[in-house]
Amino acid sequence: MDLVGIYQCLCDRTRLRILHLLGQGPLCVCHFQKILQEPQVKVSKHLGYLRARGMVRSDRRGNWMIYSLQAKPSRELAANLACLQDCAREDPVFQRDLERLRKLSPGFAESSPCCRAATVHR
Amino acid sequence: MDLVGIYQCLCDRTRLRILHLLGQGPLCVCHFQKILQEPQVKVSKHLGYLRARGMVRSDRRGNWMIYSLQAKPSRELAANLACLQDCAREDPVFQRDLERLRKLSPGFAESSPCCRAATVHR
DNA sequence: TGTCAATATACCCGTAATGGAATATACCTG
DNA sequence: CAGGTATATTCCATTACGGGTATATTGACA
Repeated sequence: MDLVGIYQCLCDRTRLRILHLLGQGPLCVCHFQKILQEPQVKVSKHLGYLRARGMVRSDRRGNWMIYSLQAKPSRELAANLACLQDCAREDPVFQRDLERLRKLSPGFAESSPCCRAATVHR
Repeated sequence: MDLVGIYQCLCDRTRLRILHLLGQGPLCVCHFQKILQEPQVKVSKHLGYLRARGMVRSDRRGNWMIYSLQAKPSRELAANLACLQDCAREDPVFQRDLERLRKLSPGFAESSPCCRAATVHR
């Protein structure tokens, strides 16, 4: 993906919030729904947009799809994602998202059972 | 302008090239036309887009409009413009633009008579 | 196999963006 | 004022985007 493509991914608020959150580690769709408080179809479509452009990858884990940032980002992509994280540090919306993320699944970052903590898993 | 607005400005190839060039200093529309090799209306409209969003400013100098980057960019804007300059260092299109810029008006960076060197100023 | 939960896709609509052709505006100069 | 140059704007067609509703797909599990 070239530089323009990167910026096209970044130029929507929902996608920005998604990418910012993914900076913390992999997340599944239900997490995004809860943190962003946006309808499922909206979250799913933006994730699809990012995946179609190679910005994120998705892995199925049972019923859930786990999204994560591209493993080997280009120099350009890495630089811009770092810039995003930096800019987000002062933005209340991004910070609130981080708060919600921490409340949802403490210590999710490495541990895999993504949706265990967030959903009623009968 | 918020972060999304910044990325919206950056998500078009022509605007990216314009902003990259403006990193070298103020330029007038005719310079952009010659360097980008794009029609006048296209250049002018993208410049208008950037100006409407406060990304660049314009100053009239006789017949010519001199465009320059915003004097006091926000932290976010400054960070992203720096990131752009960094990414452009490896991109042949951006580098070719710089080449053309240098050929057009050597030593323009500080000196003001923007279009003196580039146009036949009878 | 049937049902349920999680996610994705199809379809539709309103809006914005892009680009070109033609025209308008602003300024300079004689 | 007239004519020319530089730039902006208007109009138009095309396309992309964002969001919503409804529906389809996928996998788990009884």
